Amino acid sequence: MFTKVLIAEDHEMTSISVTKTMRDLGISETEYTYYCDDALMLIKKAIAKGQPFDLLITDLSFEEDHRKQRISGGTELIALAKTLQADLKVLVFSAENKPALVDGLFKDLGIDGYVRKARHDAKDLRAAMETIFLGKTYLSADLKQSVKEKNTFEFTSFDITIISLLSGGTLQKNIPDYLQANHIKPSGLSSVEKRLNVMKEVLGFSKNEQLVAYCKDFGII
Amino acid sequence: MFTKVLIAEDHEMTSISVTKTMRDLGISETEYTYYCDDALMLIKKAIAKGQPFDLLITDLSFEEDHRKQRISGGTELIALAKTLQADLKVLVFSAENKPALVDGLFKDLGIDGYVRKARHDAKDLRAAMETIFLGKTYLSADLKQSVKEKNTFEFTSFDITIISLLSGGTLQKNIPDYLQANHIKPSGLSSVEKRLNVMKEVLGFSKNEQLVAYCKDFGII
DNA sequence: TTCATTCTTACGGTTTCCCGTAAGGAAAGG
DNA sequence: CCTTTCCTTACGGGAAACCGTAAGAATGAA
Repeated sequence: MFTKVLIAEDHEMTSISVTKTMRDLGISETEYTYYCDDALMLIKKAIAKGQPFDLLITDLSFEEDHRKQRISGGTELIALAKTLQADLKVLVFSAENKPALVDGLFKDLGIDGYVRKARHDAKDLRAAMETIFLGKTYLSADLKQSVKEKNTFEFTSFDITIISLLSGGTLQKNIPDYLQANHIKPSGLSSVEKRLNVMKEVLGFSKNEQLVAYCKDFGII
Repeated sequence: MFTKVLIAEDHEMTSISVTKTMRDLGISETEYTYYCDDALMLIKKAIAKGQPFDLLITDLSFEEDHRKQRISGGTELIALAKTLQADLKVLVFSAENKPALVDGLFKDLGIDGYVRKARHDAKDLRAAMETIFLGKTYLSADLKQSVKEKNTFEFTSFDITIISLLSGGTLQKNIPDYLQANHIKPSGLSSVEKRLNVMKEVLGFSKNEQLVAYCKDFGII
């Protein structure tokens, strides 16, 4: 099993339980922190001492408080940690239930496991630790389902830009201005309209409001 | 301190920590359950045995799984529990961060405390237990703030109906048909338009897409 | 009852959105 | 070099949404 684990989790309650789980698994060196900035610092120090962490367990969303943080959340923390220590195993422990988001974590950040805070999360966490230790990746059972049955449609960054602008209040007819200002091509109004039509047709929608609701539900925007 | 406490919480991890907190507080008789139906049954049994619970600590949202439940969530559980045992103290322990909702719990259900799952929730929970035991009510510090600084618009059920229809793909001009069919008044198109305008103005929005995104973000729809 | 206030609805003009068609442009292949 | 194809863009008619106005209905008070 892993010997040196770092836990980044802002909820005191959750942190207590995770720590207990580590103890149950016989992991002696467990450090934990409530802030992303501290987590990165601990990773740095551990590397400097020649005793890097084997595993990082982190939440995704960290709440703001009086202590101003440079790192905004788990996603950014993982990216930065990987630049310092490419072989660091990462296990995300979060309540997020958005397949698209979790997919992105595996694909873009190369995380090793995702356990959702849910009914059987303690068992899940233990199983994840064991699976990851064997060099495999782990995904909570409940999330596997939804990833499988997820929609085939792939949103391009262009799509996401359009929908973000709409949900931000930009008039459809003004979107070309924004696209040109940011050197995004294509930038014609017809191209925007066409892309919106494609998305709506694939997903069986008729209105932009539906698209926005859908993207919010699946964490696309 | 309380002697007999019931915990209703579906997340294994959280349940572990809450149980530990109870032990730290020296509460010997702690029962816990993962389902609302079970919780109500335990309350019933305890009353029947002449040894009712002093305190119920419950989450609000319980996830569905293979076990079908009659009681849908914490709110309903509390209401039913109070009919069985009016003097039962209730402490809600949830991640919900909506002042309006929490307000309603205190006012309509007469709960005694609300602790939000957040950074210092373990400390909060302990403080809440002590405060409630003294016969006072408890509200997490962080929520007190947001209650004060709340600029949250109060969505009526009419508002929510409209936005739900829009995000479901209904054409704005067809909404009156739905309203009439369901005997919702007012039902005129102008009333729908007016209401949408009010919402958008209050929140500083200009487009329906923004409203949908906002309502999704805050769990209103 | 009568009057006043408020809420609801109906109507028209303007803007935006929707959708089909066709023209312009770039890349690939012959 | 030209042609084909695909992508992008421009344009225009019609539908929907937006917005102000005014008429009509409901509520409450004198």
